[in-house]
Parts: sequence; structure tokens; C-alpha cells
Amino acid sequence: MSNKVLIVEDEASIREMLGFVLEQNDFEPVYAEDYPTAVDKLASTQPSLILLDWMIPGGSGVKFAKLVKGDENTKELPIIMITARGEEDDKVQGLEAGADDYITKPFSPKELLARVKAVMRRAAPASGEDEIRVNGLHLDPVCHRVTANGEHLDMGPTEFKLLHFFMTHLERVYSREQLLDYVWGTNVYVEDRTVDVHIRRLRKAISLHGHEKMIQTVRGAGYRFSKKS
Amino acid sequence: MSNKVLIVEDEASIREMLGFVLEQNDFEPVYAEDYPTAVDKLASTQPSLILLDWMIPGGSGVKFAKLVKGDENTKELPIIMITARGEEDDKVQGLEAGADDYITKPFSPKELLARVKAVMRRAAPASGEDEIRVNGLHLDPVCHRVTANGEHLDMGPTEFKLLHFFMTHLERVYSREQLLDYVWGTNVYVEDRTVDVHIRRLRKAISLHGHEKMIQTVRGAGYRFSKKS
DNA sequence: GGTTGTTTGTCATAATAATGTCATGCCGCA
DNA sequence: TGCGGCATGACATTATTATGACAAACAACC
Repeated sequence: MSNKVLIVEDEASIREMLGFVLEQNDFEPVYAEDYPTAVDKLASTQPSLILLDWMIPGGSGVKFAKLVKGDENTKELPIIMITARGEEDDKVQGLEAGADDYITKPFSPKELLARVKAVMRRAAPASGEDEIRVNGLHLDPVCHRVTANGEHLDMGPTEFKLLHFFMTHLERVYSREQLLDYVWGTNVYVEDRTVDVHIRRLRKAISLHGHEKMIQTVRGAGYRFSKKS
Repeated sequence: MSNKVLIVEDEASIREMLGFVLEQNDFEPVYAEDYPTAVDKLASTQPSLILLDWMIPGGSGVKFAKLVKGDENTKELPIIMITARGEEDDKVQGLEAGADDYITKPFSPKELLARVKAVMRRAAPASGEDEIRVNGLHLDPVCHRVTANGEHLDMGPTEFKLLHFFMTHLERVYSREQLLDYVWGTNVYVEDRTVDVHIRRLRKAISLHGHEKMIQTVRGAGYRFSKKS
């Protein structure tokens, strides 16, 4: 998923402020100061969210919103409308025109981010939400629970993520570095050896019914999660 | 409860307009342009509301309404008839045929939504109004009361909503952001951490008989309301 | 309109859990 | 036996959550 956010706003200062805040939080702002540019940028950059000022020259915000929501290709794109305080009518119109949320000027960066994230969360299709069962081990991402033969297992967040990764990537060996990438995420630096410690913690956590044997050490290579012994 | 709305309307433009408005408000439109299609879609999609144009080719609206209201399986399905202005006779006939409400062309999206929601509310008295019991906790949405093993519990409105949400969404983990979305509602902005405070208040409120243990903290993920320990 | 009592959101601080690192001991393999 | 790689327990540091206090917003009531 791209992190592009199309900002449709005629006032440069506000545009830059929005862009700055978004940029600071790993979003990629794309700017449009009027209706034609907005249409153009929409097609060329394929953003995953639109921040739309209600009053833009060359065609009102509603017009643009309707265009977006009327096109099969873009109708799923979430739109957050920016309105001035007290324009209740605008809000209603905006929401009817297809905006997913609105934000009232003036607003804090925090609020902006909260709304952007909330709207994107709602728009994002649920994935990786399936329950997984392997050899009596049962991991439920939705409930955030792990059970072994029905008995509840307790573990820390990192161990949970690690187990989740393993259970969705059976039989294959992963080096410590790979595990750090996939489970911890890129651009976090921790020692390779730290993986060992978490492997141990995970083993301990799932050892109630002997499932720790599924986590296999491959000397010189890394670790493997396997159904076979 | 599904949010499917069967739109029986021969004119494509009106059909699309209706669908568009409904879609923007979390309904799921299903379309039928004539009598046979309507019968077909009714069976295959099981909508929870029917928007029915009076004049559809291949059998009048009344015929379809009578069919719906005559079948034991569908007689509870609410029907809103769409009529042209001034066709008073039609309205009478429509209501006699079993329509629950009617709306006169032209109408605003607002009016449409108001009627749709009103009818659905009437048709689904049980929706969100059912008493809920979990492990001796008893929440009555109608009386706005909560009791634990018969004893009345006191809490603020927000805690009540929060508990209601939890009791209708057992076992699953919700992040603070999600809880804000679902319980506080969209377009209100409050800090994530505020959820913590309300969780604590709710815990305190239901702690009389130890029910606070049902609200479980899932570190790094959010909170969960669970029957299990 | 003023008063009283609730409710609410936020903050500062305390409490707690998780994390990463290290030192040490173990094991397999040449 | 010696070596490199791995396992394990302990521990300081960091993150995350719980809690109490407070002021603003709100409602109900004279």
C-alpha cells in the first residue's frame, strides 16, 4: 500500500503545513492547488487518501468528491474534507457527497494524523486475520491469543509476532537477520543474538505441550518452524 | 444484521443515485430493474429493506409488494415505495399492499436516508436493543442498566457504551484507536490514552463481583473483553 | 441566571511488563 | 580436545499501562 496523500488545498501555507505534518509521519504528500490539478494528480499519482479543502477555486470540493466517488476506479479512495468551523451545512453536504470524514479548521497535527490513520484503517481490507492451526497449536490474530490443545499460552508481543511469522512460514529456515527484518521490521537495529533470546522465550512459552520442538535450530543458518520432527 | 437494500427501479439513473447515496452511508445496494429480477434478487441476496418504485415494467410494484408481504419468509421485510408527486391514489394502494412507508420524487438524499433509517429502526427493534448477559453481567440497553448477579452497577454514559460494545464484541482485541472509532464515534478527536482512563473507570464500575477481570489488557495491542481468563 | 453535581478528557506520576544485552555454560562437530 | 555457535539466566533499560488528581464542559435544578 502506498502512503501517498493527495492534498487539495488552494492556500499554500495550509498546504505546506499539512504536507509537513504528513511527511513527518511517513506519509508522502502530493499537492494540488485547484480542481484541474487535483484531477490530474489523482490519475498520475494514485494516492491512497485525499485531503480535500471544501473551498477550492475552479470547482468546489463537492464536485471533486463526486468525481472521485463516482468513478469505479477511485470510489474506494477515502476522502477527508477540510472545513472551516461552523459550516455545518458544508459538512452535511460533504458527507453526502461521499467524504469519509471531515476535519474542522483549525486543527492540531495530532488530530489530523489521528483522522488520517483512522480513515485509512477503515479503508484497509483486513488481511492476515486468519486463524492458524499447526499440530495442536492455535494462533488467533484477531483475539490475539495462542492456545496449545485448548490451553491458553502466555507470551510477550514480540514472541507473538515471531510465532505468527513462523506459523505462516512453515518448514523454511530463516537467518537471524531475516527474522529481524520480518518480525522486528526494517530499520531497527538490534543485535543478531537478541533473536536467540526471543527464540528461547518463545520456546518456553509454547513448551506446555511440547510444541517447543517445532522451533528447530539450524546450526550456522538460523531457525526453522516445522511440523515434522 | 445485513445492510443490504434491494432497489427495484427501472430507470437506471435513479437506481444509481439511490445506490450511491445508500452506499455512502454504509448500506449495501442490490439492484433489480424489473419484476423477475426483483424476485430473483430477493431470494438470492436476502436484503433487509426494499426500495420499490411503483411503476416497474413486467408487473407493477403492488404485485411485488404483495408477493413479499404474502410470503411467510419475507413478510417482515420493510418496503419503502417510491412514487411520483401527486399520485395520491398510488400511495394508498401501495400502503394497502403492504408498504411500510413511501417517499415522493423528487427527494433529497437526506430525506431518503431518514426514511430508510426510520423504517429499519422500526423493523429491527431487536437490533442493538437486546439484553445481553455474560458471566453474570447483565446489560439492558433499553433500561440503560447494568447489573452484576442482580446488583445494580453505576457508571457514566461512556463507560456504558464501552461495556455495551465489549459485550457485543467478545474475545476480540481492539486497539485504542478502534475503540475510539467504535465507541466514541468518528469525527470526535480524543487522545488514545483517554481510553485507558475509561477502561479503568469501567473496571472499577464492574469490579463489585470481580467482573473487571473480563476486561483484559493486551500489551502492545489494546483491550479485550473475554469470558475466558 | 446561578448553583450544584456529573461526566469527561488530559496530564503527571507510579507501577508493571517487555526488551535488548551480556556473561556464562553447553553442545556439536572437526 | 578445542573451537565456534547456541542456550540460558540475570539485569538494566525502555515501553507500555494503571492510577489519581484536576479543570473544563455539561446537565439538572432551583
